[in-house]
Amino acid sequence: MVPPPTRRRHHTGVIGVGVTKIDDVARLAGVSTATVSRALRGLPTVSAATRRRVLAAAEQLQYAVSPSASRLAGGRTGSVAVVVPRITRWFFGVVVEAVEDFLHEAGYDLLLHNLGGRERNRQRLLRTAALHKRVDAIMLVATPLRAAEMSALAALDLPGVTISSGTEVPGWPCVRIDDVAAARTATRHLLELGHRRIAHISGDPDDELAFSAHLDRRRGYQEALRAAGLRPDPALDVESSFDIDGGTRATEELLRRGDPPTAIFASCDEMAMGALTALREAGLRVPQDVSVIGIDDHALSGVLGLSTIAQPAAEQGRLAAKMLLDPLAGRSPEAGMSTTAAPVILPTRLVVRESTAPARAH
Amino acid sequence: MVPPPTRRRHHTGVIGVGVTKIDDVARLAGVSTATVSRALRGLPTVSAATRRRVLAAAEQLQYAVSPSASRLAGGRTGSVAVVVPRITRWFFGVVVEAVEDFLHEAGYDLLLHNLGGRERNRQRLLRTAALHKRVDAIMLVATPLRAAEMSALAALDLPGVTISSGTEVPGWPCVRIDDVAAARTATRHLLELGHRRIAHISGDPDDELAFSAHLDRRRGYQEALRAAGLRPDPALDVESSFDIDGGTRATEELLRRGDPPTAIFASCDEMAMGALTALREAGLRVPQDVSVIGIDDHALSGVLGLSTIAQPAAEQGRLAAKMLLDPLAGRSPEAGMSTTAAPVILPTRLVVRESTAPARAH
DNA sequence: CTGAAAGCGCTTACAG
DNA sequence: CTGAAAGCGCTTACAG
Repeated sequence: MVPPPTRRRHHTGVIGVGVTKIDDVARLAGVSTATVSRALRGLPTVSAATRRRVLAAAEQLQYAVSPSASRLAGGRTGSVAVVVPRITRWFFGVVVEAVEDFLHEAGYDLLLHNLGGRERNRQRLLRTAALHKRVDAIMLVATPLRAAEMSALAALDLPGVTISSGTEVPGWPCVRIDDVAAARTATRHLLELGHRRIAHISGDPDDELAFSAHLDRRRGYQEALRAAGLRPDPALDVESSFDIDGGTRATEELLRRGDPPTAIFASCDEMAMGALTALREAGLRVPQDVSVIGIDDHALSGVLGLSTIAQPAAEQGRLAAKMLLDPLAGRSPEAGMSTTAAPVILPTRLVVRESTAPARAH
Repeated sequence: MVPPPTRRRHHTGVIGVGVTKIDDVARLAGVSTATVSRALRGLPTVSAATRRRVLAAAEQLQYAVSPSASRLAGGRTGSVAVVVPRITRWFFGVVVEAVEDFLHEAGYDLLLHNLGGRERNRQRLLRTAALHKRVDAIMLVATPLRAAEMSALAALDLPGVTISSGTEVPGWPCVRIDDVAAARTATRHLLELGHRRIAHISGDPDDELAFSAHLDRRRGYQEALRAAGLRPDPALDVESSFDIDGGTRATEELLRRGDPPTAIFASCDEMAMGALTALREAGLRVPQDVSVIGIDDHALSGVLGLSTIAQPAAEQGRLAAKMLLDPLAGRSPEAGMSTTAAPVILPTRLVVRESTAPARAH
């Protein structure tokens, strides 16, 4: 009863790890392939004794399931797409690191998509084929969607989660901080130090890749000013790219306008760092001449003595990954959390370092 | 001649994008599925007219190939695993960004693996199943392998490439800088400024995740000292973790030993930044009291005025990705480049900023 | 240049 | 708790 030799066409005689198939395990364990499949995936409908035999056989043969076959037959990919604007920026690096750990620990692969500020990459990603049947779920980090992109995503009909996103996706949970409050706290800190001419530098919301945090942070800034009886001055509010260079350019522009501010609230730490550079170049001392505060608590903010509003980046990643996977694993999300639940807001915290100081009396 | 209704078990009546299969396209175009497959993949054995019809049909039906089915039948995954020690560190973020762009542009997916300094992650990754039949190729960034890991990888029998790796993998090309030369240049810069007590702070080579760059950079440092007639002083050579905190701790240790150096060569910019922090805390001015230089040209080195040896991170990523994919695409690698070719060495460049200055006369 | 058919290696109703 | 068999949706020799 020797089965006829299988017709092996693609793999021409290469012997080694990976040639073991589920049939080999089934034969050795003396069960059907169906049972091997069930035992290996830990399904409950397998007797303890059988499971033991199957595991031993699989171990002995060094069997590893073929992902493609499993995906095709089972309909699950075991992968998650993670979309970030720029992996090189502090926040996204930290988020991705936390997410990667969580996903792999849960047995999922992470497909990384970095938009890199390029329209081309956006197009590529949201062309149906890039995500279609490749992943079980999607995580969108700080990536607002245009209408067309939103419907392309909706057509995929996949679960997902957003982090600090500009666009809430219907049916997807969201993890973020309260950007308005963070900006308010930062601005209030400067006000309490006696500053009145407080500038704001932020990312450009016209930038297609901008996320609404820009707008929220501006709102918090303006609210704090108004609460202190001050009127936001457009001359003190400059937009640029949401990174170090953008901070430098925005600050240069600010100084070019004459009558410089005594304090700058930067929309993120990287912009604040650019501001530090521009101020130094201009011969202004921080904090003696100008105070500077950002948002993030970037790994280098301590080195630079930068005051900031710390936000929990890794925690946001971890929590979002958990909220994404729990339903996939059949675990129901937290009780009372419907699919239309409000965003989960994580706390921020003022960190005062050397870059902010009392305004000098004139 | 209506075909009998297909038995649809898994997809229960969901209508939308993605239900189109290759048979649908074949029917609409009036050809076989084999021809659709060939036409869509751009194989040359399809007439122009047929190809046109197939493409039109696929377009009309919004057809996207099922990756799992294609992988199972074709044996190729269209994915590449990229392994980095820590995505949050500057060098790896920049490398991954460049690689991601190149891979996606070539139609490959990127599976990210971040070791994160955890032994657990290493185990997980090199357990057969994590990579087995999941990717067509592997990129190892600054990830030296132990013997067991090396043979596990070899058993996978996949093409790969290493970047600045500690371990050369037989048959895999390698892209890197000349670490010895970079360190020599940095040290010589300090020597030329008149420094004689030059310390070195570096990553810990006993750390399992260390890469041999540590050793090479130390060698360059020592070579430069000897060439200047100086004897390397173990008291001036401190190992710590290869990041900001490590730089801080190593520098604190250095200062604790008494008779502090007049200059510090840090094995990477992040350690140099940690050194800046520790020096400031200790009340020492940079560069008046102590000069500091690193290696990398980190995005924030300019902000900090840190002198450094710039290395082309994105370029290393791009080139490695190209060297990995060209053979997969059937393109032969550069003429004369055998699989045992020597590493491709990319150039580095001394960047003098404000953190290095002439040693004061005593 | 094109098609019929086998095969890729699993998972899942279905039946027992 | 377990097995026989269909099916997942493609690609690839093979034959023409």
